[in-house]
Amino acid sequence: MNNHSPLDITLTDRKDCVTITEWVYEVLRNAVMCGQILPGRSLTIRELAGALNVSPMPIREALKKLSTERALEVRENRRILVPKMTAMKFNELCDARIVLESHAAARALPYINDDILEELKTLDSEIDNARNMKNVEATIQNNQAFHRQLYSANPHQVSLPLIESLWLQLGPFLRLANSQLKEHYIIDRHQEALQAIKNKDALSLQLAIAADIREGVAFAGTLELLHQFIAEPYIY
Amino acid sequence: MNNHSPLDITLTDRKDCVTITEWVYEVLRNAVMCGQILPGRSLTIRELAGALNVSPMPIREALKKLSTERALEVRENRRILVPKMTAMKFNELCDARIVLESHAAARALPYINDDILEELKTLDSEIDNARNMKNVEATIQNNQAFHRQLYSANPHQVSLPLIESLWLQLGPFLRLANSQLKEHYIIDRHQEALQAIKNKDALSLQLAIAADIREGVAFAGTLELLHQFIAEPYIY
DNA sequence: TCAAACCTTTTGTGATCACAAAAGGTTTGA
DNA sequence: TCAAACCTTTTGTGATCACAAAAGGTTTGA
Repeated sequence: MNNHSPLDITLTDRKDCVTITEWVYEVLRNAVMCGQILPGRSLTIRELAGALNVSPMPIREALKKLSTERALEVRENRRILVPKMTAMKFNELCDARIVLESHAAARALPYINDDILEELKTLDSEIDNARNMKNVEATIQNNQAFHRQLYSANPHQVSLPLIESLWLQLGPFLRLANSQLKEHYIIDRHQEALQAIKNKDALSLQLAIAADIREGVAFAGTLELLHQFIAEPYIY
Repeated sequence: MNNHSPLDITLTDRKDCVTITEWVYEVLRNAVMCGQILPGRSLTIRELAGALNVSPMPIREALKKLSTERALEVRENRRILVPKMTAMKFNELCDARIVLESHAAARALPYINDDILEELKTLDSEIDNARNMKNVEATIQNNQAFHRQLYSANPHQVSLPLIESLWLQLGPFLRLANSQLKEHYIIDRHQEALQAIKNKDALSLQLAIAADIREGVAFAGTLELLHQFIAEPYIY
């Protein structure tokens, strides 16, 4: 049974400035995102408290937060688990990302100055480096940083938390699918996006971001991968 | 000082089937949405525990949930308060609503059968009734129910939680602004939306929903109201 | 008069415990 | 053999307490 497989969660070390709850949140969020907790695996407060060597209290708060952000699912009987993916839900999440993120990009455009543009270029070359080193995790992290940097140029940003929730829901599945790929052909549309920013061309920027997302998740949309990972086949 | 004004929160009675935390969440959510807690007012766990006559524990969990949903804001010093509105943020929230909700409507369209259409018509006439009775609260509630019913026709719905977060952020301000109006001229675009649904016309549906939202919040966008309620002037 | 120093009160965080309900075994009985 | 009845263990919820840090007064001293 799935639920008795041992938990293997990466523990980072906690800085004194963050509360235990915040540290637990980061650790669990990372574990979900990196597929360390398989969908369908149910999580209990006491088991996690033991695994992270903290009292049940911070675990409780972190689990509640992740549930509110839809990274975890709370069942009717109050069990908490990593939600399973379905092909239709995958589709909905990708389309919601495209709509929200291209909107957020267009809304950020008027606020992008030369400093921010430089930072975006730096992040883009770091993505290329990570990709050349075949470092999948760093590629994903830097790619998220690029998008986050772009949207948060807008000082009145309200969409980013919603976008992060979508990333959190797609994350585990994308990484599981990614880990099955022998080759990573993925190229991005960041050059087009940067050009559109230079030209202050909102429509081109939206199209570049939409294409970037669509092509970035397309690899996971192949029938074989969907069948391999979706719904039931997660059982150990 | 704002923070010493007495709390006046409507207490509903709690059904045995819901946990205390869930009840507290509903009560506080409603209080925020109805403007019973003014923006800038800071909330403490012990004060609310006293006011709702429960232990601090359920208050803590409910406050955390509302903060994660952006209904409340957590400051650097860990104080929790109802966030203040700014003209720019108001604008961003409305535009995010338009983008997300017209998308959600179009995505729900293929799943709307005759039963759901009938329910939408019923809700629309209930909105008209409430409006004729000059019952502002019932009008808002039924209007939200209409939108929620429409979007959740899609069984793979992922946008609704994001949309509800936006409602939660706009809610207090819209109601405060509404309470200042002598006359409510507001008409909605629900008839157009219903017609578009009958015709299975996704684009018309999107346009109707977009117009419905834009016109529904326009009353609050007048300069006088913005100046009256935005940023600082909430002090008692 | 007024800021610095000090002290008291209030605060959120985290630990611990009790308890009812759910989950999960085991025994029973035909 | 197998489902019903029973019992044990595990679970999330909610209450309570301790404590360090923050907030908010008050006193001091020039």
